[in-house]
Amino acid sequence: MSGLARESTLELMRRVVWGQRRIADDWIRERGLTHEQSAVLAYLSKNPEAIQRDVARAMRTSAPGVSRLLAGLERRGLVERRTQEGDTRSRRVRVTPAGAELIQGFEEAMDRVEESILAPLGPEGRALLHDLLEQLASRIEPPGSP
Amino acid sequence: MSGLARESTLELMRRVVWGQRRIADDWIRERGLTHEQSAVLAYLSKNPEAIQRDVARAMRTSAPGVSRLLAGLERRGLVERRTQEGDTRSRRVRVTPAGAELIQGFEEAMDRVEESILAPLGPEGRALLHDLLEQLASRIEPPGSP
DNA sequence: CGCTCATAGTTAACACGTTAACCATTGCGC
DNA sequence: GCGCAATGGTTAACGTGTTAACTATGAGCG
Repeated sequence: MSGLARESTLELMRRVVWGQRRIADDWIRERGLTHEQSAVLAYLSKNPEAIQRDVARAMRTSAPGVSRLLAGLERRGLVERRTQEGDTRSRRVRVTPAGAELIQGFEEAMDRVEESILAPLGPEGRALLHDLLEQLASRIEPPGSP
Repeated sequence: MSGLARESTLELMRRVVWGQRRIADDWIRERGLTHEQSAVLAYLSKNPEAIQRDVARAMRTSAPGVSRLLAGLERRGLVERRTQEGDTRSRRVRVTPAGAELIQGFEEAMDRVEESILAPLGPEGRALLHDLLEQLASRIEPPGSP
């Protein structure tokens, strides 16, 4: 049946993003993590001196979400939170060795997922797509607005 | 500061999709709905004879999610569910007049959101983007797989 | 008829996103 | 020193996504 209406550009985009999550699931679920936990763990691995506020900003999510998510990761011994000397309000978050080992290879796995998604496109198609998306994304959340 | 690493194509795509949700929020929140409720309500308006399984498939989500979501909409009097004559297992879902009135103009509002997101691109850029995305999306969830 | 499998829906458990409300600390102005 | 806004974090409430387990009905076949 060909009754499917033409999908809008953003519908297509949502489909692709959704499909990416599905594929990435394989790697993530093997480790008993969720998408968000993986992303936060990966971020913390690259930003060892982050406080929770930084995580929230980087993940474009809310402070309460980060609070709970990190509590879960701490419960499993994957991160440590310790209040800072100078400012007792903020808490520095550090990935434990167990957490670092678990998230090992995350970036590479995500690169492979991206590669598998972009597979249908040639090099010029990919460059074109990247450029077009950059034009759209630059309008979202103006880069210089903290 | 220019310390931002080049974002991957799919990161950009996630940003755009996320931005779209944020913009659409204006319209949706005014009506006390969530994104999912709006989408389901709009779908049901166009597919009056749907059963819950259809909704789950169309929304690419799970049956339990639909069950709970529709229970919420029913509690608010926006939809009605009634078991079918022939097959007592399934329940037909119908939008009530109140629901229909509430979701009135959803499609148009979403079109405006899409327009505002795609604004930076000219007609040829949009066509190009749509074509590239179609190539990617066609590989996600092969169209003919039930 | 009765066994079995497939289908439709529900509930429960867990994790997450959001907002709202709250506490503690810090820093600034007077 | 004191008041007070700003900052960092937490908890609670609601809705949603996921999987797993369960009920109930329908359909096929011996």
